[in-house]
Amino acid sequence: MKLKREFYERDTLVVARELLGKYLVRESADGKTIGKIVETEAYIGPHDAAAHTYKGRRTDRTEVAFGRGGHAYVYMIYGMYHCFNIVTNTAGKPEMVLLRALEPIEGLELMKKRRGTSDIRKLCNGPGKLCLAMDITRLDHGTDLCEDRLYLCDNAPVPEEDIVCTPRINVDYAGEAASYPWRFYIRGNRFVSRK
DNA sequence: AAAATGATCCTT
DNA sequence: AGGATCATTTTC
Repeated sequence: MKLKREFYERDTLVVARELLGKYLVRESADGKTIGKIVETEAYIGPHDAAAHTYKGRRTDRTEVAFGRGGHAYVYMIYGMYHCFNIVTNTAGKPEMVLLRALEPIEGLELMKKRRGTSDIRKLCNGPGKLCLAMDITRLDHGTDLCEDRLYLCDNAPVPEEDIVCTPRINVDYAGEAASYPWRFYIRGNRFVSRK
């Protein structure tokens, strides 16, 4: 069952937790790939020094974050990789959730081909890696996840006691915000990017 | 096991 | 100018 707009247009920390265990589905010309979300990070708008939209900064890039929830926010990092975020909360609240790792579920051969490795653990255990495996590029920036090429499917919620909560990765530049416990992952899952 | 390095280009 | 990364190589 495809997740609808109402799922995304809620409190970002709630969405970041509930995204764990859900399926990310990619339909592309060369085939279908599916991954289960096992690691997320919340980036919460104007008051989060780690967020692109800190202090409400509006540029061509951040504009989609100010729109309605349920859209893709994709940007390039270090000239070579992409990071995939899901815009959350309602229009005017520039908040999002970064997907950091997936557990490969379907289309493994296609993922291996795109990634150039056959080590299943390493296919999607990092934000840049999962974008390569799922063929997510900046062309997907702004895509509505309520449509058919890139979307999420419901799945049983992960029990509260199986959700681990830590500070976010690589945001040491963000001062006090660097210690906010806004990273979530599934306890014991083998596909999490790092413990 | 951890740390250093280089690839490489969009955004400001 | 510099960065929400990755793979490979180098060092303890």
